[in-house]
Parts: sequence; structure tokens; C-alpha cells
Amino acid sequence: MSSVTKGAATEIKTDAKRTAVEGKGEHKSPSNFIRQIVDADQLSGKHDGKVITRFPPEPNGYLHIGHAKSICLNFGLAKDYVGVCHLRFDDTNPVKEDVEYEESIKEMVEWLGFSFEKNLYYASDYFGKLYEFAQHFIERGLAYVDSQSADEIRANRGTLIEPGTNSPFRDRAAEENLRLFDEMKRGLHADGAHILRLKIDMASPNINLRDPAIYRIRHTEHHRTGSAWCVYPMYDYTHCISDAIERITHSLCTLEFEAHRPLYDWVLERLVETGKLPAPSPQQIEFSRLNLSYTVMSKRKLLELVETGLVNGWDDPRMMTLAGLRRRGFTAGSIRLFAERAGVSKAHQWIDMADLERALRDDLDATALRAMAVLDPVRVVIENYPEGQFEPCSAPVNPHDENGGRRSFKFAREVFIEREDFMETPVKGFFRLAPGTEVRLRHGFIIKCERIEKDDAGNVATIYATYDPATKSGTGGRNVKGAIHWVSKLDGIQAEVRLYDRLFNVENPDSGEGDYRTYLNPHSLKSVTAWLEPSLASAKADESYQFERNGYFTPDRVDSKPGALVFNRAVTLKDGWKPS
RNA sequence: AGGGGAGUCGCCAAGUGGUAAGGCACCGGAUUUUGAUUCCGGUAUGCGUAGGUUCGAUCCCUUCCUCCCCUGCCA
Repeated sequence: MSSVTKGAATEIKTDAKRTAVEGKGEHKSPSNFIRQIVDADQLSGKHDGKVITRFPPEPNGYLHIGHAKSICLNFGLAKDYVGVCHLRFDDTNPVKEDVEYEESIKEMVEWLGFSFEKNLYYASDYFGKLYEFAQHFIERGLAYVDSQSADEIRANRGTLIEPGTNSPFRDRAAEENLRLFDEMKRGLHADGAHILRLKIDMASPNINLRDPAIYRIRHTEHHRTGSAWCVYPMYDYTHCISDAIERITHSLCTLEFEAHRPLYDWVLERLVETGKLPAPSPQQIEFSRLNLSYTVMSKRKLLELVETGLVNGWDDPRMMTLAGLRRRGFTAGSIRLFAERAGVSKAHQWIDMADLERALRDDLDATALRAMAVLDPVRVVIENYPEGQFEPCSAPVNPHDENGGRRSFKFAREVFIEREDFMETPVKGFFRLAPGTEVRLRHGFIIKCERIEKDDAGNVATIYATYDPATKSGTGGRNVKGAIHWVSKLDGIQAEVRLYDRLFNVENPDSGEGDYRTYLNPHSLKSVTAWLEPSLASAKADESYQFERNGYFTPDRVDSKPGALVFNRAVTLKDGWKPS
């Protein structure tokens, strides 16, 4: 039987491969071990051909790039198999959760391009059912109320190499357990006075099976159920049951839950065998977490960065939160592309920040609107161009889109160019502007540097040049090797541009050697006043621009206002110039 | 009386008995009014290690090594 399954699965795989090669339209994701499991289940008809996954965040913080991987995996898998993916809030611990987080999570999942309108669930909606099931476990002698203190329980749990010892309350009669559990629920006991535990095996080599706690007393308002409950179910007990209630077929989670799977299965098996839950049960499958170089990802550290003011909030453009990435100028498409390129496996994944940046460039090159902007301006005076006149110039809004229209700007006597596009004594291979040499002002004319003027500090203050009237862009005249961007003083506008760099200056600030905060990059944010071409005056947040030869920029969704624009640099363009 | 996982190119990652896909990075070359993009071409005699089985091993068996996770009334 297994060989039949295997052979057929191979055929399907071959099919998928052919589609990927031939298919111009629908994009097939690459194979991975999870898809193999799903393929096998499809073949055996285990779930009647259905694929139902879920993304189950606890609303206790903001989503980051690591969550994006999980979101793309779960929603992507459902989409590819014509199934559905639930968004389920795992809201079982009211002391840590808040609607603010819930709203942010929903917003970000939607932003990433995934829909959950008809598939929004809450673990808290199952509190009633979960409580009934707990009584059921008690009645069957599979759960008991433990009245030991937290310290005692910890001490009796044993260690990694020594078995635990049974609680003195382990053999309480079912009736008494039921009564106590009811009292716990009715608020008759203080936090910590009692706890409900599954009765499994205190000597199990898997510590998760040493009578795990499944209900604790918490006299706390829950953001959805208010004060209806004062006992709250715990993760291991809640998650598997929630999955089963929703008929999740494949429950994907990260590697650290591997040791919890036997518990996941234990709970469900016992509920299925008495008909409390339907078969087949969902299957938990673990994959490796995403780690990114030059950043930290743990909720605790992210929170610390925000609270100590090391960054400006959860949506600081340097943060790897989804809110931060969006504000920085990352597109949803680029994050989906990144997640797909990263892939899924059980091996530890250490991905370079450069890969994220590369995905953004790849996504934006095709669609970003083009404009010229001079970030570090130096003045150029065209001495043979009369004052008070101008020459209209234009350029495609997007060179990859012939129907995208054109933008206009004016060439005039005074323009600004990038300081780094001029060298007084050019190194070998430099083909921009230098004394006596020519360069093209992109979309404009060829100019020649005649002489320069310096300020008291010895910096170039003004470049005096002449232009060749016969070389206007598009007229088919002669050309030169270099072309640089520029903005004329006549119609250019000024704006703040924020230049971001990685937040940390070491690959793994989390390595454990010293405080990660000592590795903060002091130059992660630099603000400049730039000259922009006039078409940028109407730029809006959520629009991505390529500042030609510079990088991709987007108006800051918080600080940018009409007339007082603020742009964020999401990423630079690749710079292939290496002086040699 | 510990248990559970992972090791395939610089970074990811397919393949799982028939002689190492792909992406990113990198290196050439072509085109280019963005030193971008695009396009062509190149890049693992090798799959942590040492043995074994086999006509044939990344894949099966055994040894060893390295790394990660688990002792919350967090998820």
C-alpha cells in the first residue's frame, strides 16, 4: 500500500514540476516536506480532499517578519490546495492580551494580501466547550485538581534526567475534583490556589507529559469575554481542541512545539474515542523559525527597543515588525516573495538581511514610479544658459511601462547634482563629472565642468559648467559614458529624506555575547534635506518611488504632509561600481 | 532514566537507491541616457564523520561529531 501511495505521489510531483516550467500563469510554489504530507493526504483521501490551515497568533504583541513567513505558509498552502486558512486568535491568557494587538494583527494580515473575513476565530469562543471537555477528563479520571503551590509543582516535576513525583492530590476522587473545579470557575478560590492537571505520567521522559497544567485561576478581565470567566485554559489543552473544532487538517507550527505533539495527540485521541470530537484529528507539523541577520526578533527585545526609546515605536521603519517594514516602504508583494524564496524546512534558517532587500528591489523595479532626487546637493551653474529661461524636459514615469505616461521638469541655469557624482581628481574608472570632463544630465543635456569654486572649508561649493544645446535627451545626438541625475533650482522642491540602515552592526546581535543593545548601529537613521523633481509634490504614502540611481523611497505614512514631505528610503539600488 | 529534532554550494533549498533541481549571492560577457534592470554563460566529483550493505548510496544499516528545543499556573 505504501509503495502505491509513493508511486502516485511521485507522479503528482512530476506534474507540478511540469506546470511550473510550462505555466506562464499560475505560479506554483516549490515542493517542501509539508506539501509532501498534504499531497499524501490528498491521495489517501484522509480529509476528503480538504485542506484547512490556520494562523493562530496570541494578541499580545505586534507581528514581525517571522510571523510573515508563517502567514504566507498557512494562507499560501490553503490557496494552492483550494482550501481555507483561518485566522484564529489564541486568546487564552488575558493578563498579556489586548484588542490593540488584535486590531494590528488583522490589519497586517490583510495588508499582506490575505483574506479572513469569513474565517475569523477566537479560542475564547471555545471556553464553554473547553470547560465541558475538562469536566469530561475529570470524570474519566484523566484530570485532577492539584492544590500544591507553583513551587511545589515545579519541585515535583523532576528534571530532564530524573522522573517527577506524583502530587499528593493526584488521586482525589472525581466528585471532589468536579466540585473543586466548579468552585474555581465560580470564583471561590484565589489565583494560584488550585490548578487543573491532566493525569498522564509523572515519569515520562517527555516533560510535557508529566501531568501538564491545563487550567489556571486568573481573576482578570478578558478583552473579549470580560469577567465571564476566572479560569482560563492553557495552550497545550486549548490549541489542539480548537484545531479539531475547526476541522483544521494541518496544524503548522514552529520547531519548539515538537515535544508538545505527543500531548496534542494525547488530548485529541481521548476526545475522539468518546465521540466528543470528530475524526480524523488535525496533524501538527513543525517547521523551522525564520532568523534574519542584523536584527533581533524576540518579542521581549522588540518591546525593550520601543520602551527604552532606542527606536521610535513599533512601526519605526528600522524595526522588522510588519508595521515598521510597511512604513519603511516594503511592499506586501516583496514580503511574500521573500517568504517564498526562504522556503520551508526543519533545518535552522539564518537568512541574510540582503535577501529581504533583494526581494524588495525585485518587486519594485517593475512597478515603482521614477523620479529624480538629489540627496546631497551641490550647486551647478550652467554659464552658457541664460538666466530666467528654462527648457522643458520629460522622462517616462516607468520605463518598463510604455503606457505609464511621462513626467516633466525644467532644465535651467542652476541645477543640483549629487555631491558624489563629482570628483575633483577622479579615480580610474570614474565616469561621472570632473574638471574638464563631460557627463549627461539624465533626461536633459550633456554638460562639461569648466571650473569649481570652494568654500572656506575646502568643500566644493559651486561647479561652473557649460551645456551642449545639440545634445538634448531624445534628439539622437552624440552621447557620453556617464549619466547622472539632477534637479533644477527653478522647479525643484525640497523635502526631508530619511536614510535608514540596518539597526545593528553585527550579524547576530542575539548571539548571547554581551547585551544586544551594545551592537546597535549608531548610524541607522540619517535625515537629509533633499531636492526633488516637481512630480514628487503629490506623492502619497503607499506609493513607491524609485529615485533614479538612488533607491526606493516612499512618503512616511505618519510624518509626511502635503507641502512638508518626508520620504523614507526603503532600500538603495544595487551599486555595481567598484573603483579599481 | 533523559527525551525530541537538525546537519546537501557563501545563504536558503529540492532530491531520498540509478549517478546532485532551483533561488539569492558571487564571477565573466552582451544590451543600457539608472555603474540599476534585462539577457546569456560560469560556479558542489560533492550531500557533517567513519565504516558497512549494494552492480550502484545524499538516500538503507552502524559509529562518531556538531548544533537546536524541552524542567511557565506563557504561547
